[in-house]
Amino acid sequence: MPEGPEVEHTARVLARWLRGRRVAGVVAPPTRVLRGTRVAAVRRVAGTRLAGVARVGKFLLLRFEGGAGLLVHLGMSGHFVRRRPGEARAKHVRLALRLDDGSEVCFVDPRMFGRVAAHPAEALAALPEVARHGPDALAGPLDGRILGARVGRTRRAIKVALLDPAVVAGVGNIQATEALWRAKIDPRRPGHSLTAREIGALAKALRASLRDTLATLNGDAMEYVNAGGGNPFPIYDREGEPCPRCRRPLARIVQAARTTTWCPHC
DNA sequence: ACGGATGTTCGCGC
DNA sequence: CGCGCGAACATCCG
Repeated sequence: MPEGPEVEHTARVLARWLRGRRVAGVVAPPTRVLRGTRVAAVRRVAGTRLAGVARVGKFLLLRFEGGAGLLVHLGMSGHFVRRRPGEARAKHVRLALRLDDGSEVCFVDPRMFGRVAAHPAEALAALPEVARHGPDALAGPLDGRILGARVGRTRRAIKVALLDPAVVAGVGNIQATEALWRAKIDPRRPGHSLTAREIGALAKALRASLRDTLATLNGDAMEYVNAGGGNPFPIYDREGEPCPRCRRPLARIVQAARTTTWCPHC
């Protein structure tokens, strides 16, 4: 589910849920989501309050007063839900933070591609998988110059390069697909073949697409609140439908084992 | 029943 | 070294 906008939304929701509350207890069943992290290390946030939530790319950095910290990645199917007293617990809960008001903040992840790791709060940002990230397309001032330095010399297809978190952070398959369409760039073109003008347009399109998606996320659930419901994206997963710009049918190709929807005409 | 799915990392081979 | 590719992870959904 989640790319940069969804993770950003999750960070804001978590901050709201946890603000002013103390973590009374922690339940962390030993699952693959914990990978090398020991349950005892995760439990160190018990008894403390949230000091802050940050996002780097698709990672969430949770810092707690007292110096404990959690690194969370939502993977493909991870999301947070809140359980109030008396409500049934969701399925596939991989981490539950019981708060001092009796509610529970649960990390649910059926597929377990997600991750929860415990590290000292001040060490989170320096973890290799976090520090490795390129400029954040949602938070940072991404422009053509910055993006060009990242993709201007690669021989990889521009679509594939955009999916690399070390190139730009927070961009996944949907956002890369949408941004390339907005910028009218053929997703198969090698990065080095793009002109400065095109890279500038692509940077702008990335920011606009991420921002638009974030704007459709409202409330506690990670659901898109868009007119008409359904697929909120202009291009993604719309093979065969008319291009919103030129009305010719959208096509679908596979690059690096990921689906790209695009408009061959535009 | 089958195929595909919004993420990341790793190993292999060229 | 760069890069494309497939696998791995485990489950749900149409």
